[in-house]
Amino acid sequence: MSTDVFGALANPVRRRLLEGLREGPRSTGDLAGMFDLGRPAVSEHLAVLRGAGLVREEPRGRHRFYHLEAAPLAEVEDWLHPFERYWNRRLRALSDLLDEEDSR
Amino acid sequence: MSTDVFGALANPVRRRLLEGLREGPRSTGDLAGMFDLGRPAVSEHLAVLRGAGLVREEPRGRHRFYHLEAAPLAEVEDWLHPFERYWNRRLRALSDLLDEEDSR
DNA sequence: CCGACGCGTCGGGAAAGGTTGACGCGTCGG
DNA sequence: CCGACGCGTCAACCTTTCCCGACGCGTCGG
Repeated sequence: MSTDVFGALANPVRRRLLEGLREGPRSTGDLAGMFDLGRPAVSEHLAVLRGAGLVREEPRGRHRFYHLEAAPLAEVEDWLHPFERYWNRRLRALSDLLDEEDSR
Repeated sequence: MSTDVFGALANPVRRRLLEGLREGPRSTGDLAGMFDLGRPAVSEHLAVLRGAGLVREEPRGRHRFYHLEAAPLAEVEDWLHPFERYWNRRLRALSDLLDEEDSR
């Protein structure tokens, strides 16, 4: 298991897979229909997402449904947060406020 | 220019480089001192960051200073935002903070 | 019970990424 | 003017990633 969330998000196919799963659970073949990709390729991308904890699988009959598991994305959010003040004036005020809160 | 921000962030060395640049501009050799890496490796990581627009270079004498350019990180933030409602943690913290502010 | 279906996984080949040593270029100090 | 310094870049190598065809396994329908 790699648990490398940033690495999992580096691939555009995997990002689109997560976007598709936002609307609800889907089967592998259903997801594969979204791309010009073979089913094995999609299956392996899903394995990477599973390794990063971004997806949970639910076998049902001969299908296998994948569910979005967004919690690990918090790691990305946490990493991103200290940078927010450098590109968004509006968020900068909030960022400063949070700093003020933390140091109280 | 690759402009692939997600790909640029996939490497832990590049993430640490950005973290280091948050504190101010630094020279290549200075940044290389932060890692067990040769200077060429760091130089090429910086080239990737430059390709993604995450870094701006300022030649000064025989040094070359790199500045953080956080604007492209907004793309990551924008992609991440629709997922926030699925893990809620930070959203809840912000909500709590706003409530506290209102009642002051 | 048997063939079709939906899967994951494995082996291999192509492509991309990471690191290194060697080189060349501009810059500074003596 | 010359040697040392700080850089970027290149060729080469190794590793990783990405994709496919082929296979095997469990499941469903007739």
